Amino acid sequence: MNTLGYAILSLLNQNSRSGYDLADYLDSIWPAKHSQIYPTLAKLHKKGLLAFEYVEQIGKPNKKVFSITEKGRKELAKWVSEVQFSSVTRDEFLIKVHSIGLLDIEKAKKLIEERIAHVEKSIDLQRASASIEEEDELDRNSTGFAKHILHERKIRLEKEEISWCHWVLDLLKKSKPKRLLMWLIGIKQFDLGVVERMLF
Amino acid sequence: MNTLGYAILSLLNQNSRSGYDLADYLDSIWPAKHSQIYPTLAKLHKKGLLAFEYVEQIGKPNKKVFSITEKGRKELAKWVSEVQFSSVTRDEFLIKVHSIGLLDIEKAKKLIEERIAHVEKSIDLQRASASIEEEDELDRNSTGFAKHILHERKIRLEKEEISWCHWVLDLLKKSKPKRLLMWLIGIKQFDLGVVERMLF
DNA sequence: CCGGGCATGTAACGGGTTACATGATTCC
DNA sequence: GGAATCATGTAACCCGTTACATGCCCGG
Repeated sequence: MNTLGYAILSLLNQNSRSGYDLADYLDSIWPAKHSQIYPTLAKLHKKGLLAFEYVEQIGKPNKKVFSITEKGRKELAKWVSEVQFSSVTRDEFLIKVHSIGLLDIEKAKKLIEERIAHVEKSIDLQRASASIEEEDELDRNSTGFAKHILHERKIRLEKEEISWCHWVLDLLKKSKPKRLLMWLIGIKQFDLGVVERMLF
Repeated sequence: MNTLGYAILSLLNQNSRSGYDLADYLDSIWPAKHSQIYPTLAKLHKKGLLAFEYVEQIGKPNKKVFSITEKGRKELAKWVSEVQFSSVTRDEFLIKVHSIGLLDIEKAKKLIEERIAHVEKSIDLQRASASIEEEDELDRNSTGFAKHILHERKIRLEKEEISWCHWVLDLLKKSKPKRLLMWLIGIKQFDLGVVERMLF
């Protein structure tokens, strides 16, 4: 069984859902597209780990709503209690930061500033979906608990990333006067206009 | 050109290295195995983005040391200044946290504590490799600058993750007395030994 | 009337992992 | 003597993305 299978079981353990719905919820724990979700659901169903029923809708296409079976819950519980977890992050931004020296200061700043905008957008999106959950009312076994702590994790990491971005922007600003100094030493005679442009 | 190609160019832009060495350095920006690195190097070489020379070693197998070409540097610079970056994280831990309700308190704690151990190990490993880099001496264009800020980013995020883990452990401890209370209400008569075990 | 959302799927392709192959040296 | 590190590569396979296919409803 592959990891996506467990991610799906994990979501269906909280709530019965259609394959179409799963895609949205999966984003927070194990992103996947429909084209991967549907075949995986079929495979899990064949193994008896989940059941489904057709639900008719008005004004919308009918859907197949999947629920986890007792067998599925056991399989999931077994996997969750196993130790060990693999984790991979692949972020093009890191490569660009690694080569930030190739950019002039304006472009370097832009790179970081766009990252800030990007992460802030993600925080806003999450706030919208998280809504009202009352934190201290949540028991560990309630369905809301896990969502709540995962949400908190994401927000914390994203805020830390933003704070790091500002730290980098500060370093970039500091490096400016230093360059100016080097340049002054090099030429000895200078033009005030050029100096101003390098400082601001 | 795929992203791994740019990651490799980015590393070779700082330092000429063999394919074998690249694997270690790639981990921090775009993890890849040898089996993927060697064919990619060949492809980049065919495009004229990098050159190589054979270096004989004593007591070790000979190696092919790759360096970036002027064409490669231009190609990389172009890509780095393009906006937009895709980023994916797939972490089995998140799925397990999502299903934390299936675990009893001991196992739930163990899950989080093992995460702490895992992240702390990673921090230690990094400290070892980062060594002495004097932070305020680094100019933006120096090769050390990018490494330095990427290192700082990783450390910050990992520390934040650990602090989140402790926050979760606290919540788990708090939820214990609540469960005890529910249980007491349920049975009305109780055994002090059981109460103690649930509290500590 | 056309684009987007809802809904379910299949097919082709590319990226990434695991396994295989080889071979020298060093350390336990 | 066997495992671990250095070193380069190929082949098979699995996972994930993009594109294709279909169809109905709704809002601009």
